[in-house]
Amino acid sequence: MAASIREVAREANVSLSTVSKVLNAKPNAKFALATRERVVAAAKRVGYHPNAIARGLSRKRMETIGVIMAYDQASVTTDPYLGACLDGILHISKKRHQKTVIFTEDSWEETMPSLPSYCDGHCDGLLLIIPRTHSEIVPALAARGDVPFVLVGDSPESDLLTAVDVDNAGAAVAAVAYLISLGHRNIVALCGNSELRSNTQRLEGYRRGLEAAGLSYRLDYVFSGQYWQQDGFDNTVHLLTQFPDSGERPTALFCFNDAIARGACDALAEAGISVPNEMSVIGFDDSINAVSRAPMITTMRQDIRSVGECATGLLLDILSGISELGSKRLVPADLIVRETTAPPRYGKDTE
Amino acid sequence: MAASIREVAREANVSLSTVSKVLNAKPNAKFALATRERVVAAAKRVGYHPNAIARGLSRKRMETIGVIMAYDQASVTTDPYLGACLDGILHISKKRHQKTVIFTEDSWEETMPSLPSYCDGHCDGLLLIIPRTHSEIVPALAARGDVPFVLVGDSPESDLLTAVDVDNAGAAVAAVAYLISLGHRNIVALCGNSELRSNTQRLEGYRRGLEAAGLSYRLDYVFSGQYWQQDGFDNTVHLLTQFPDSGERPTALFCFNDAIARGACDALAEAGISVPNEMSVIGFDDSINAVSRAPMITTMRQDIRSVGECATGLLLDILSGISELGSKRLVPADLIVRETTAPPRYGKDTE
DNA sequence: AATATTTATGAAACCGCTTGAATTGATGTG
DNA sequence: CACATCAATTCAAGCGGTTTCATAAATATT
Repeated sequence: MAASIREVAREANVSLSTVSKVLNAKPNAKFALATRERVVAAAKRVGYHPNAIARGLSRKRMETIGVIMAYDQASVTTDPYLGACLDGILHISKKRHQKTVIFTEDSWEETMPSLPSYCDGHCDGLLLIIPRTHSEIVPALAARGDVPFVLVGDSPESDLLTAVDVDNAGAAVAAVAYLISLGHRNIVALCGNSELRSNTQRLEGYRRGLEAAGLSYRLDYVFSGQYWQQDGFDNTVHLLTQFPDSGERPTALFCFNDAIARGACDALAEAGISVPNEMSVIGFDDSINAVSRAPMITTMRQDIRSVGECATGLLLDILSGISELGSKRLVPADLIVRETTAPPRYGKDTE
Repeated sequence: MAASIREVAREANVSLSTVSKVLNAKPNAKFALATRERVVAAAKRVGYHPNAIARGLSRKRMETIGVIMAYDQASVTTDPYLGACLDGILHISKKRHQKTVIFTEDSWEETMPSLPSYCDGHCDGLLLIIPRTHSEIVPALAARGDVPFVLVGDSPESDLLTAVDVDNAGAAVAAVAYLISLGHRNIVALCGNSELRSNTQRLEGYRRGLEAAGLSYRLDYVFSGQYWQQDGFDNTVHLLTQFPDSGERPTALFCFNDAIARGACDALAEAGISVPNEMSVIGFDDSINAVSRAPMITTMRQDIRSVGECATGLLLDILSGISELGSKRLVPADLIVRETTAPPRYGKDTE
C-alpha cells in the first residue's frame, strides 16, 4: 500500500541508493539537478514516505524517546506532577521531531521484568519519572548501557547519572533574597520533613541566601517539622512564645511549603499578628494551599512542565552529542507575589 | 552492545532460524528438547532480547499503537478529557503488551502535514482524539488506508468509521428511567445547544426513555437553550410561569448538563420550590457544577477513562482480527444519586 | 593524446529478525 | 534393500531502507 523506495527508483529510472541519497540530501553526495528533480517528482508522484522502521533499523536511530512512568497506578489525571511533566515532554519532543512512547507501570514490581523491552531498540533514549524507591531500575538500566537515560525530577548524587530537577536550593535563595530586598533581616525557616531531599535543598538555599546578604544563620531561627499545615501552625506558635516581644521578633517566615505557610498564617491570625504588616510569610510550591483562602500566600512556583521540557531537551542534546551523559540541569522557580509579604515595620508606627 | 540473535546461534551451535523459531515457539516447527534447551540457555547466557525494530520490519507488526491528540495546545493537564482518555488508553495498551506512542499537535494546522509520519510503519493502528472541526484528518487517513484507526469520543454517521463514544442516548434513557422508577410521570427536558450532537443524542434518549415507559413525548415539556447555567435558570423560570399551579406542574427536570441543572436549582430555590421534595432535578456529566455547592446534584457520570480503555480495546481487537473496522462501541454512563432527586409528592400532604 | 581528477551513479552488503522452502538423516514399509 | 515418510534443522530470500566502495563518464592537466 505504502509506496516503497523501489517504486520511486523505478519511476525515476535511477537506483535505490540514488533515491535514498537524494531524498536524504546527503551533503557529500552531489547529484545532477536533473536527477534530483526527477527523483523528487517521482517520490511525490507515488506518494512516497520513508518507512520509519526500516530506516530505524539501518540507521540505528529511531528518532523516538521513551518515557517511563513507574508510579503505582501511574495516572496522568490523578497525579498532576506526571501530567505536567508529560505535557512538557510531549511539547519538546514534538518540537524536535521526535516520537514519544510512553511506558506506564501499574505496579512498580512489574517494572524490572519489562525493562528489557524499553531497551529493545525502539527508543533512542529514555526519560525516567520514577519515585526514589524504584531506584533499582536505575542501576539496572545503567548496567545495560544500551540506552542513554535522564532522571526527571530527581537529583542523584552520582556524577554518572543525568538528571533534571526543580531548583529547590536556588528557589530558596531567591525567596530569601526577595524577603531581604523587602528589608527583612530576621528570617525564620519553617522546614519540612528532614529526610526528604527537597527539604535539605531548601534549607541549604535558605542558608546560602542569608550568607549572600551577610546575614548569619541562626539555629534558633530554624524550626524543623513536617510538610504539613499543622506543623506550620505549631511551629509558629512555638516561635511566638519564644519571641514574645514584637520588637525582637523575626519579621518574616520562610515556609518550606504552602501547607506550612497556611498553618503559619492561621497561627499568626489567632495570635492577632497581622500578615503582612507585622509578619511576612512566604510559601513554596504554589500549590492549592497557597490560594485556597485568604490571605493568598506569596510563594515560589515550581514549574513542573518546564522540568519535563528541560529533561527532554537534555536527552535530545545528549543523543545528538551536544550535551554529555552525567549532566544535570535545574529549572528555576518563579516568585509569585501575593498578599502575605511586605516590607517589615520597624517602629510600631501605625496601628 | 545488545546481544543479537547471531550470538545466540553461535553460542548454541545452531542456525539463526533455529534460534528464532525456538524462541518464538513456532507451533508447527518441532525441535528436539535438547536443542530447545540449548538455545534457551544460550539466549539467557548472552542476555538476548529481540530487537523490536528488526522484528517489526520483518513481521510488519510493531505491537505499537499511536494516539493522535490534535487539539490546539493539547495538554494532558489543561484538558481533563485528554488526560482521562490517555489514562484509559495507556492502561489497556500496557495490559495488552503494546507500546503507545503519542502524537500531540500544538496547533491543528500542523496535523495534516505530519500525517504521513503517523503512517510510517511505526504504529499498527491509531487512536484519534480530535475535535470535530479537524475532521479532514479522518478522510485523509481513510484514503491512505495504511493504518486502521478508531475515533475516540466521537460517533460519526459513516458506517465505515470505527468509533467509541460515551453513550449519551443510553445515559439519557437511564436518567429518565430512574426518574420514572421514583414515580415521576411528568418529566421536563432542559436541553443544551441544539447544534451539538451530544444534545441531539440526549434528547433522543429522553424520548426513548419516555416511550419505554409508555409516557408521551410532550413538546411543551422540552425547553431548548444552551449548555449554560443561565439557560437552566431562565428555562426553569419560564416553566414555572407556564405551569403556575403546582398540581399540574411536572415533578422532575432532566437537565442536559450540570450547569443547566445548577441554574434550575437556583431558579427553583428563588421560587421557593423545594428540591427534591417538590421537584426532582437530574443533571448530566458529573462535572464540577454538580458538587460545587448545595444541593449536590444527582447526575449521569460519563466515564471518560473508560472511553479510552474501550477504544484501545477495540483497536487492538481490530488489529488481531477479532473485531471489524467500522464497529462502534458506546460506554455506558453511571447514575450518581445525590440530593436533588426523590419520589414526587402527589398530594401536598406534608409541609 | 594519455593520464589524473572530479562528478554522478550504481552494486551490493548490511541492519537484526522472520519464514517458507529445501535439506539431511533417521525410521518405517513392501 | 531400495524407497517413501517424517522429524529436525538449515538455507536463503526477504522486510525497506542506508551506506561504503567501486565504476563510469566527464572534465581537467600536462
